Amino acid sequence: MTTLSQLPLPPDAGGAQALATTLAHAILSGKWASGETFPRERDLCEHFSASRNRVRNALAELSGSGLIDRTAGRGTVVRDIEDWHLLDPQMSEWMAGLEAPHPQLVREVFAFRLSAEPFVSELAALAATGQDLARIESALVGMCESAADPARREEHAEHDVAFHDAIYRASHNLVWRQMGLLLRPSIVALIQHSHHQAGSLDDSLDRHRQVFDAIRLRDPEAARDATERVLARTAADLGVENGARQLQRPASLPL
Amino acid sequence: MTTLSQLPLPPDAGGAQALATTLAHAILSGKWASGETFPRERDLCEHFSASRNRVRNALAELSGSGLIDRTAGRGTVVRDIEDWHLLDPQMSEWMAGLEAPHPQLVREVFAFRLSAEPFVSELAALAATGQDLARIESALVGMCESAADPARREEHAEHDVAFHDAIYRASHNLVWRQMGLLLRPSIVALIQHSHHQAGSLDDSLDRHRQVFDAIRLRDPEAARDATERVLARTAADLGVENGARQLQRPASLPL
DNA sequence: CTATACGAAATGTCTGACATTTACCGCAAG
DNA sequence: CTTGCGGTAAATGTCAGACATTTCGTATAG
Repeated sequence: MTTLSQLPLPPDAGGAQALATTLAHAILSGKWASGETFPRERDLCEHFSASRNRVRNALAELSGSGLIDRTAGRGTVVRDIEDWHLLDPQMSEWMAGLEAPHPQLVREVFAFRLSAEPFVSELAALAATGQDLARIESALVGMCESAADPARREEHAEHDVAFHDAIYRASHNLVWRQMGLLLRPSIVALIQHSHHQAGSLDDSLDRHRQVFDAIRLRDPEAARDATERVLARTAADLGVENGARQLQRPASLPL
Repeated sequence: MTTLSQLPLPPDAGGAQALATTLAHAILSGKWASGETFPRERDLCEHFSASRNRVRNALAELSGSGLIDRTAGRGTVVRDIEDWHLLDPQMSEWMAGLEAPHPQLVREVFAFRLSAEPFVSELAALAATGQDLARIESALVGMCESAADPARREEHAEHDVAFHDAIYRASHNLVWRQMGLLLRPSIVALIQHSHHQAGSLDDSLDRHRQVFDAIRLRDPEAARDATERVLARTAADLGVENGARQLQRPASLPL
């Protein structure tokens, strides 16, 4: 699979970050297998008609996200997917911008959400402030308003992301909060792949509202159950295997 | 708190990465408040007698981890702790290398472990392979062997990290697996701050062994309970407020 | 008092050269 | 035939200087 530098993508006019995005998308699309040697700086410079500086800065970003490993003398090799820094916000951005989402990554991220998000909702129900509730409600309203019009799917997706992210924020823990950034690629993939029949959408909105109500009423168990139902609906829309096994037993109350 | 460039740290002889570490430690130590302007490239070059290239590469790393925000014309400003990329492996490394751990971060990371790790153990009990079990057991043996000698505290800490990391890996989910990297700073802080009386250590080892046994026997509930007991012990050694309280009110900021 | 234009200051980019590390190949001794 | 040594090529890392671009403050004309 030694894809040559000609195949990947035509040149790019933006700054170093744009170049990094182009290269990252190529790697995430699986154009190079793990362990394979990446093109040399010189070739990249020529192919993209960019200065070595821009190329090096772009490669430094990829290296920082664990996509590649560079060592003087040996060259640049693509790292295994297990070494990628999935939690790097930059990575989430790249994944969300991908038109054909990486199937394994979507599965892994969704499996994570399936196991963790009900618990995050529990935390949110315990710790949410008035501001948090306002943020969640605002996102919910946005989802409802943009639900009817099929032309506003992207806007709907943004509100969907905002809804779940607001719940992560409401946990009032910096680590959980950071993880809210994982949502975007997962939800974007959902929007692009599901046909969102009207009935399914109404059902989804109703389940989201139940999550909000449970958090507002400070009922952790109800929040957990409602979140499980939202994710079950999402799993169905995504066509993912039913996560019943994973949903079966999230840790409920502390000792 | 506009700490001048002279105060922070004496020069550094290593590569760009070493310089980044020095600067990151300075920021993590709170030498600059959030929103404050960071020294200019020129000054850093002079102070560390480094080329602008090295300084720029180092600053690029800090920027990639969300510690600083650079914009042409305005300069470099330190970002708020809420914007730091806590899940970036680089960040964990920097935190672990800090001699005086950031108190809030230690609290937040531990609060996260307290809420998430019992659940991870459940997943591990369901998904662990023979290789996973071997890894966990190997770490456990290492902990026991290095427990007696107080001179091998660092080695003991490494085995401790390996033990918990192996459990995250055994969940067989890439996202959870990445999060195992958060353990190192937390455990290093534990080793440095607790006096580890002999009785406490024996108790800790026993609790770790119970976690291993539960996972080996594929008993999720037992694994969860045992992990909660390990973390309760850790909380006691760390001097953190009783874990139950944290589970109900994860972090700071009441309304 | 407002709006525009200029200029200082900071980061971003380009170019060319040199340093350092690594892998590969040939060669000679055992 | 194998082993050990050295040399060369290739790739990344670093340095140095100049220029481009963005931003903000300030002075000035209206």
